[in-house]
Amino acid sequence: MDLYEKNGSIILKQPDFDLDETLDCGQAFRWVRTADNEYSGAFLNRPLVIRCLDKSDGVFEFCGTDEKTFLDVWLDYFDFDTDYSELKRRFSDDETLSKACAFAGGIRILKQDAWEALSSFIISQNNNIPRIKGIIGRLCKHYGGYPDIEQMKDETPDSLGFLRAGFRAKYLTDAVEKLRSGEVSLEKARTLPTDDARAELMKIKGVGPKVADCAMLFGLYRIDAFPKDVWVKRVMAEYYPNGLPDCVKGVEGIAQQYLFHYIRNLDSDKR
DNA sequence: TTCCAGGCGTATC
DNA sequence: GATACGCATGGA
Repeated sequence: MDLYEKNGSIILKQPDFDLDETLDCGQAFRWVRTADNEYSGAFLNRPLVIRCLDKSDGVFEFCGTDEKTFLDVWLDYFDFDTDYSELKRRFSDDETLSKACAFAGGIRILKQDAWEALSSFIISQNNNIPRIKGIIGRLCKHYGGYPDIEQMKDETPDSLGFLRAGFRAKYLTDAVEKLRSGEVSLEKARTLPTDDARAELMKIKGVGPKVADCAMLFGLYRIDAFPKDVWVKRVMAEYYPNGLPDCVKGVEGIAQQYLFHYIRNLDSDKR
């Protein structure tokens, strides 16, 4: 790992990483672009400002972080243990994926908190990304950070009205109830076979196959999960009518994120 | 005004 | 199991 500590920050060299492509590609909704080449965000309410110092060489500054915190927290969160160059070489066997990787080779999968990912993607359904960010922003502002299920235990669909989440509010309270009671377990879903894990999450109202797959991919790092949203369905219909190529076997979720970002920006500008 | 957004629950066949 | 429709909200 090519990193060192400087003035109370960590400097890391990592060519397979781009801030816009990773932090603003629709997998996480709490990172805010605070300047050119700078984002502010948090993981488990531990704040971080991250800055790109040299875009062509891929040099990044993790502000206000010591080496221990970086190795304990951020290394894992940004999936720096995984060799994305190797993954992209694998994907280059496939023409469409090859183009997608060339288009945005700095995408990485963020290992988010399981509850944050699950609840974020409950909110995401039949919704657009700017509005998803708005709802989650109001949630975090209200609680002074992303709330855990205990903090939300007394919420009702009505009390969550301030979110302006519409029909999704009742899904959030159902998730809080079932996770608190143990009727649904994120820890179980972490280790269950993929199909069983999906079924476990789908016991929650408002969690269907797509939201479950997103929660597994982004919250449980189940990278074999392949969420099929409207955009990915378009990719499948247009480029993969006979299914995914063999080169993505076992890492379908990572391929999914390259494809999602590619097709979304191919059609039109970001929304 | 109408349509759509990182879908899903429900009714109906 | 497949298909049709409604759903809260807000931007285009």
